[in-house]
Amino acid sequence: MEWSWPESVLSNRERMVEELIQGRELASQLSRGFDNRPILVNGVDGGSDEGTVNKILGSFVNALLILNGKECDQEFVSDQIQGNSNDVSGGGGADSSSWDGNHDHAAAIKSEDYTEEEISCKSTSTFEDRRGSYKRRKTSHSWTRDIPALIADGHAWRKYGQKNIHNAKHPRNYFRCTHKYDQACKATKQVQQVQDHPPVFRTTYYGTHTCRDYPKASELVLDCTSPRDSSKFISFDNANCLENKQEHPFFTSFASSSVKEELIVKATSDHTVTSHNNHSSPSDYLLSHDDLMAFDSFWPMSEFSSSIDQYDRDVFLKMIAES
DNA sequence: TACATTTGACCTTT
DNA sequence: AAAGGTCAAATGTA
Repeated sequence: MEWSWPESVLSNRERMVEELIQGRELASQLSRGFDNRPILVNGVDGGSDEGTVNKILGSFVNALLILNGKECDQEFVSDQIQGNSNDVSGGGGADSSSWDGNHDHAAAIKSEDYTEEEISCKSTSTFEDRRGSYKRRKTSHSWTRDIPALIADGHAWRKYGQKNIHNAKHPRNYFRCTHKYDQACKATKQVQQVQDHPPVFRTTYYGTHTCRDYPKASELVLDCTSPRDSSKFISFDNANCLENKQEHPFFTSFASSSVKEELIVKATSDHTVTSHNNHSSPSDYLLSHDDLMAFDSFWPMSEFSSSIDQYDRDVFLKMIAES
């Protein structure tokens, strides 16, 4: 893949390099033997190895954010939310739409938009069986991603249905937020394999997450000293991942058709988080799927995401150190 | 035992 | 009527 450096990227290149250097330094410290020496992040004890891994990843991903210029480009996210994700710009082949060979699907996606109030109108006040009562999606936001493997978005999803779709080779899987009832979160998504070789999975998100993951010790808030960085949070909540039977954001393996084995990466599929920085909390994060794709492209290893199941944490760390 | 998944039925939209 | 989206009982899993 060829790299070009847009002007906006060049202006941030120095900061990006700093992030990369920090990540590399952390990796080097880890690779020197996990010898119980305190690992320092910006002069502060980095904590556990696991936490350090998160910080390393955070550094690299933060560099990617700078590379993509996301931190000052809210419209970038909005465009994706509007269903225009096939025209993602921003740096260095981070565009997941390169896998999208079905242009006619874009129109279909737009027609599936809906308002949150419309998503379900199941009656709770009548004993009449209202199963399946709902309003089909018509307006509002959806966001589609085509990815070569199942990359999770950091949210806990629960499968509630599967349908064979007309003229589709693979069934469509329906997911709702696990916190639909306890936190009234209305986010849903659909996942469907749209290509076999190589496998491409199309994930369409509907609605926004109103649920909250509670802060975990491993969360990372990067040291952002400049004012423009003040709103940037990245966290890799592996505690939450464990809670979902997954081990680590960047290291978890997954099977091609099993959602419970999705690679969990604490990233935004939720445009309310990325678009509105005024509600900052430790669980906030500003990493989109494009960033993950960018990470995939950036990482000096081909087909990182599609072959990540081969790499456990140690291997990954070793690669960081060697790089 | 609690939670997640499967799957056929039910319902709405087109 | 066909297709797609959701529900919920049955089943599986840890």
